[in-house]
Amino acid sequence: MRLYRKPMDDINFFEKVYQVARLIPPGRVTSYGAIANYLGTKGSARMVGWAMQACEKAKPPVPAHRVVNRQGLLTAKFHFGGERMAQMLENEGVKVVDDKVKDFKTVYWDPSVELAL
DNA sequence: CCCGTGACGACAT
DNA sequence: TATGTCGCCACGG
Repeated sequence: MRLYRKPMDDINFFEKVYQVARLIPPGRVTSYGAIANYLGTKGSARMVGWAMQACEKAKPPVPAHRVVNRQGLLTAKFHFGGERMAQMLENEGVKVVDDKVKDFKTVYWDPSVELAL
C-alpha cells in the first residue's frame, strides 16, 4: 500500500490556508491568527505561517504579502527577501511604515467576518 | 519515536 | 508599553 500523494501535496491544512489567503482582496491584509481562526484551528497561527512558508511553491501563487501578524508587522518581509513585500502592499494601496501596516485596523480583512461564515 | 524549530498569539510580570 | 513564557500543531533530522 503506497501513498499516491503526500498529505501536503493535496487538500489539507496548508491548502486551506492558501485558499483563504487567495481570498484576501487587494489593498487589504489579514493576520495569521485570523486565518487560523477561520479554519477552526484557532491558536495554531504558527501553522498558518508554516503553510505560508511553502505557499511560494503553491499554485496559483498565494498573496502571502497580504498576510501579516496581529500587530500588522510585516513579519513575512524577512522571508520575501527585502522591501519587496512592502512595495507590493503599497502598490495595492496599503501604506507601510517601519515594516508595519499603516491604519492596520482599517485595511484589516478578517475572513471570519468578511466571508461571514 | 523523541527533540528542536518556526511567517504567531495570548497572558503574565 | 515592553519583555518573557507557554501553548499551539506540523515537519525535519
